[in-house]
Parts: sequence; C-alpha cells; structure tokens
Amino acid sequence: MTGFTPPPPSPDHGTPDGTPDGTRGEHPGLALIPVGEPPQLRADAARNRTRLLEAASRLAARCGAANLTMEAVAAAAGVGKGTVFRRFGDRTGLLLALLDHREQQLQAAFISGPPPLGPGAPAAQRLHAFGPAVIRHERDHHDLILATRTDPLRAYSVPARHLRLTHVAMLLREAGVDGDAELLAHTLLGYLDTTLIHHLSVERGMSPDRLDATWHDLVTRLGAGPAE
Amino acid sequence: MTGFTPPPPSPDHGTPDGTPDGTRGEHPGLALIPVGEPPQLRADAARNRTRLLEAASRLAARCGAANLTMEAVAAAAGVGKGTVFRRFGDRTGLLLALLDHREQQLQAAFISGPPPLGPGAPAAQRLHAFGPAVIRHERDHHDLILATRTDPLRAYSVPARHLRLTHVAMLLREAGVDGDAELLAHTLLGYLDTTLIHHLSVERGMSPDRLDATWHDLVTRLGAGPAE
DNA sequence: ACTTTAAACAGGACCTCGGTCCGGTTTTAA
DNA sequence: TTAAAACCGGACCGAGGTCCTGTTTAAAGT
Repeated sequence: MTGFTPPPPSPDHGTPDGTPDGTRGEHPGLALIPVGEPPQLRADAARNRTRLLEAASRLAARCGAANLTMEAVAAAAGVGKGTVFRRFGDRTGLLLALLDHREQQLQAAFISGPPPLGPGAPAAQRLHAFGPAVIRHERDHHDLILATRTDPLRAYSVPARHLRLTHVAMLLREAGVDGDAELLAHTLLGYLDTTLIHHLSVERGMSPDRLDATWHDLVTRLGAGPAE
Repeated sequence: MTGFTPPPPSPDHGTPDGTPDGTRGEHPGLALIPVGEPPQLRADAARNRTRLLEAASRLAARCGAANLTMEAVAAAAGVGKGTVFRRFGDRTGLLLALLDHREQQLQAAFISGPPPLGPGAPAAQRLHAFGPAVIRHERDHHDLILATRTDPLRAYSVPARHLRLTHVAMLLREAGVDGDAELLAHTLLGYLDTTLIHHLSVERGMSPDRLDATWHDLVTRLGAGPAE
C-alpha cells in the first residue's frame, strides 16, 4: 500500500452548472441551479470551481487555449495546483468543462430553440438547419475544441457528443429515413467534425457555402427530404 | 541571434523507403530503392533511420505504441537522443513514419492489387470493397494510429490520408456519382476514421458486420451502385 | 590515395509542463 | 464540537523537446 488513490469524488468531465463567466456567485445560498449530475460540491469547492473556470477562460482568451498551462490557471485563480487536478482530473478535463459551458447555448438552440433548428419544424428541415449551425459554432470555438482533441477517444464519450448523436439519430428516424440511424448519425457528425471543418476551411480554403451545400446534399442523399 | 535554427533538411513525416523490418541493409551500395521524396539521406543517416524504426517497432510491439518514449527508442537503437529528433522532428513524426511503412501494404492493395479492391473491377465494387479493407487494416494497427492522433490536425496532412482521399474521390466520379466528390470522399473517410471505428467496436461493442453493412449502405446512398 | 568540408553524430545538460503525492491547515456540514 | 472534506503549496517524477561541444564520418575535389 504505497500509492493508493481512492477515486476522489470523480472529477467532472464537463457538466452543466458553474456559470463561469458571470461575476456573481459570492453568496452560496439560494440553490437556484437545477444541477443534476455533480454530486453537490461543497460550497468552497464550487466556488473554487467557478474561479478556475473564469481564470481559464480569461487565459484562454488571451493566449489561446493551446497555451493554457495548469499552473497558470491555478495561479490566476488563486488556488493550489492540486485543486485544479482534484476538480477536473487533467488538462483535457478542464478544457472540456470550459467547452461544455459554451456548448450549452448550441444545445439549447436545437433542443428548445425556435424552428427550423428547434422543435416545430419538420424533422428534415431541422436536420438541414443542424449542420450549418454546428459548423458555425465549431468555427467560433475551434481553438478550444482542437485543444481538447489531445485525447481523441474521449471526444466520443463526452456528453455533448452523445447528445448530438441522439438528436440527429432521432431526426433521421423522424424524417422517415430507413437504415441504421445511429451509424448514419455518426457519419453526419463525422462530416461536422471540428478537425475536418478546420482543415477544409482554413488549410484548404474552402468557402462556408461549399461546406454548407455539401451538408444539405448529404442529408438529402441519406433519405431525408431536400431542404426547400 | 540567440537560438536560430535553420530548418534541418526537414525531418520526414513518414515517407516511403527504409524497409525498417528486414534485417538486411548493411551494404549501402546498390541503390535499389526508387525513392522519390526524401532528399537522399547520407549513408549513415539512412542507416540510423532504419535502426530507429526497427527499434521503435520492437518497443511498440512490446509495450504498446502509447508507451513509446523517445529516449527508450534512442537507447534501443544505440543512437543519441538528438538524432531521433533530427530525423523525425517529434514523437508524432516518428510514429507517423512507423505507420507509413505499414500503410503501404494497404495502399498497394487498393492501387495495384487484385480486384475487387484493386483495378479491374467496376468503380462501385471497388468502393464497396474499400471500406471493409480499411476497417480491418485500422483495427490491426489501432494502437499505433491512435498514438499519432495526439496532433489531430496533422492526420489530414499526412500523405496516406491524401492518397486515400484522392482514390475515393476518383472512384466516386468514376462510378458516376454527381456532386462534390471531394467532400463526399471526406465524408466516407470520416466514417472509416480509426477513432470512430474503435469507439464503436470496442466501447460500444458493435459487430464488424454491422459496421461493414453501414459502409455498403452509405456507398449505395451516395449514388454509387449497390454492392451486388 | 589524400585532403577538405559540410553534415551527421553522441550524449548529456537543461527547460517546460502534465501529473502525483504528501504534510499540515482551513473550512464546511452535521 | 467534531470529523470529514477540501485546500495550499510545493517537492517530486517522467517525458517531450531544445541546444550545445566536441567528435566522427561520409562525400566531393585534387
């Protein structure tokens, strides 16, 4: 029994809460947050969590997500280095948590936002709207997203990915597409992969229009109706 | 002028030559290798290159590609640490060079091998055969491939990727598929991405049959004929 | 065959950063 | 009041990567 580490209450790989951008949050009373998964952090832990996310967000904006160092984040947040790792597990965990917060705007848009992206429009139209929305979102945060891809396998386990997958698969079925909806959804999401989009638009200089057009083409060919 | 580094003759990111597995290669005479790109390494440099690749291959087989350390490779090859970096640039470069060598078997199969993968069969059939072949190949080397994905963007610049892309795009056009052949090819290759395949088969437990079936479905829906 | 010259080499010091661990201290919640 | 949980802060390790000194070696010129 030399180095035994009972898993510290499982660091979060990015779960909703935190509100890491607002400058409020000193009074921990009033549990407004409809938090679901995080097993209730202790008050000081939660406070440090948001401090860390704020600091990370600042530093990422200043120096780029790729240049974030854990020590710098810890120092900027005024906490010890160990605290950062206790909370987020590792660097990727921190970046994912950062990303997750921003991701929720997109999620809200296609889950409960106005049509054609949100509910209310026919499934095919929602699908057609989905691609360009994701592409735009990913372009806005490409540096952060790319920085998380140091651990390629984890990208598939992150809740955001799963949510997108379920959503697209559902729309495919709803649009009357026959076949393996889950794998077809994976294929569509593959086309929207940040790395690919970044490569095509930045390194190959493809226009957004061309990327969008092929999305519509794909959705149509997979059996959902045309865009119109 | 403190730390200026005139780019050392550009380390290779994985280019054909080397024959890093055979145990021959002591007599550097007889330039049999129809080498194209590598700007002719000096004899001792070439020798060290193959030594390094051999050592790396051994170590990767023993401990897994993820646990390869540059110093271990250097030591096992009996060269200095600096030599490894001079030759391959960085760890990813070394891994890509390793991978590239194994990739050539697959390339030979679909470029000049027997039908239906190689030339001689109709384009649609070649396309249908392409997916399962790549999936099998990637499963065989998934640890090595995943280890290179630490640098996600580089995966798109590597010659092997470009070759696959051109090949698939050509087959699509040849099969009479209309639309943006290049982007459709990217989509198909996205479905074959090692990370995705690994996630689906290992972590989600999907059967190879199901993965293959969806490949055929995809190719068919994109407009090439059915498999038959 | 001999000299020359540029390139490659060994090998290790050195830096950075991710990640672990620990001893002592503070804070929270019961 | 008390016990558990979180924290600080830094020592510590491993590995990637840089750089430098002096040495070897291959290749081109005579």
